[in-house]
Amino acid sequence: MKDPVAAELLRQKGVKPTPQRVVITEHLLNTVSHPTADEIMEAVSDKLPVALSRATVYNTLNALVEAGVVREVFTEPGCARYDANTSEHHHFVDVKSGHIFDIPQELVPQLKDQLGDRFKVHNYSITFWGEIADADAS
Amino acid sequence: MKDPVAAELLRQKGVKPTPQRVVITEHLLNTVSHPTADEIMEAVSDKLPVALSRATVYNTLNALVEAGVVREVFTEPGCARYDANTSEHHHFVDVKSGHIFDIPQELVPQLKDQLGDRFKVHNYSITFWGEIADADAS
DNA sequence: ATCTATTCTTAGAAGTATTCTAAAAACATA
DNA sequence: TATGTTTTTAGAATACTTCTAAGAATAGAT
Ligand SMILES: [Mn+2]
Ligand SMILES: [Mn+2]
Ligand SMILES: [Zn+2]
Ligand SMILES: [Zn+2]
Repeated sequence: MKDPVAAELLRQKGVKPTPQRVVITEHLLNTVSHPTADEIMEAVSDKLPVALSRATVYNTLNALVEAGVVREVFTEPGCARYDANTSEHHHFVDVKSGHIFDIPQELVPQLKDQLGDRFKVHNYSITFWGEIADADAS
Repeated sequence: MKDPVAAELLRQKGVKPTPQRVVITEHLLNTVSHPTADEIMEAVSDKLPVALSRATVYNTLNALVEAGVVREVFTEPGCARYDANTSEHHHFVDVKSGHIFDIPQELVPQLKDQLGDRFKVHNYSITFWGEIADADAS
């Protein structure tokens, strides 16, 4: 099934929907796994008739972040992960499996105004590490 | 002034206080700036009679983290920062200057039990980005 | 349909942070 | 002192990301 939603989303956000960008965006829209650039490259390259370059993957991801189509998530040093869930939310890392779960903003108290008037908070992110009770949630 | 406190701390934590380790620990105890490995190397290498190797800096920092002498802090992709403040606390990054401030645990609500019983939280970290009111706080 | 300017993609090189390797030095113990 | 263990060292290797320079695709103007 072809999926016009990715191309449409890109257009809305002012990003020209090239095949490479569409296919990467599609992949992120259809996963909850917070993949790295490498994982995205791996997953996506055979959906294009031409060779896909590392540079294009990184260029595209940077463009998507810039345009607000996806979020960059940092749960570990060394590499960024990407997330098509752009709502305000936080992350839980299962230390056993490495799986990353979304924690909606509503589950944690609003922290913007906790710090007093010395610190003007633009945004913040919370990363939780721990174990998840029933492990069958990928 | 020589400072026996670093060596003593290392001994307490079960790390043999070699000159390299002492000098790196001393530097971290005497700064609030959350330096990177590179910045530590730069700051410390002329306090030793011998050449200091990158590998030793990284080995030492890993050993110190392992032993609980310092904390690793991730506020940006690409490189780790180090912090001799091992109390539970969080971080505020001034987006103008890049300076990183400690936010004591008491300033934010306890989040360990917010997530329901599905997620067993071992620990968590909050990073705030924003601007600081009076900028003269280094 | 061509021409032209701009944007996008490509392969590979370069850059940056960190770890690995193998050998030398320092240290501890007998 | 002899011996084994730990630590440090310089440089190579690795991992992730960005840069470079050239070609391909695209869009607009003629
Ligand atoms: Mn997410
Ligand atoms: Mn700190
Ligand atoms: Zn997310
Ligand atoms: Zn800190």
